[in-house]
Amino acid sequence: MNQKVNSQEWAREKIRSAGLRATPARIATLRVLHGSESPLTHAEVSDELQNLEIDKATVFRNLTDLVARKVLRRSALGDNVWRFEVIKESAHEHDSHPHFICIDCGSVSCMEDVELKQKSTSTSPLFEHVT
Amino acid sequence: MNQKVNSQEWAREKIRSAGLRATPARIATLRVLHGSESPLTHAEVSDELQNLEIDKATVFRNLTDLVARKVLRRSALGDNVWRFEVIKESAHEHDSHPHFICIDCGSVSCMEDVELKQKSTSTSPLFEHVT
DNA sequence: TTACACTTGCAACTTTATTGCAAGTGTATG
DNA sequence: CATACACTTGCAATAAAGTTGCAAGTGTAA
Repeated sequence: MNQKVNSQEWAREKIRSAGLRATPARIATLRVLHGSESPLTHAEVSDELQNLEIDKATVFRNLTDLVARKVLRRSALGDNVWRFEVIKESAHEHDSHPHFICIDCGSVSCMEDVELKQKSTSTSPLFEHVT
Repeated sequence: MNQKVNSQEWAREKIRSAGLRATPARIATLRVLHGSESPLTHAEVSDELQNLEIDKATVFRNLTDLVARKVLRRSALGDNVWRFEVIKESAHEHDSHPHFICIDCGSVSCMEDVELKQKSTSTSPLFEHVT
């Protein structure tokens, strides 16, 4: 119960300090993602929220809004479905990390301790295309 | 013209040796991708083929079939649209390489000379999830 | 307590991708 | 080179992910 209140308050504060109104739909959405170990799709978030009867368009818009305000990160993991996760405000300067998705069951894992190494010495304009 | 015949024959041979029938739709599809410097979406391939009046479902199925037979590779580049490219049978053992997509214009580039370095020494089951 | 900009629910719509089925066509075989 | 038949195709319907317009509802600054 205390845990629940903390989560609720944490979410409210997070949303408000991002410059958004702390509506029940937003708080619930953020709490779901905060309680998840891995990124969730819009559909998965909606499922968790089904008992609250929040419209899918609302969930989509809130996820998008929270991404725009840097509360969430939206990732494409190779199966052409967006996944969302809370951006950690950890000691690491950049929280960005690779994700792995099981080609059998679809489960997603985060891999924090990996680096992408650039071996090429090219100065080609390709680099301007990095997202 | 000679070039055209070569491309035609190359495509036919490629398809046949993959165990598929060399139909006009497949030959045309493979030639489009063979002539492209970067991976193309299904829509882009279809556009190139519009004067041949090949149904989009046929293009989808042929792209999928050619991927299954390892003639093409299907990649997800972060904008949730599949892209297809011919798998090169080059000296490099694995032809897999990163792609960059311009967040402004959507153009895609291939970056062949890059490696993904694994820094972690973890033996966690996460590795079983690598696609 | 209130006004009003911000949110939501609903429904319609777009895009990407998939599937069933009858008609059509490569190609191995004779 | 004629033919049968499994493989392909075209068409249309369908699914899933994501977007948008608008009227009604609500959080919050004052």
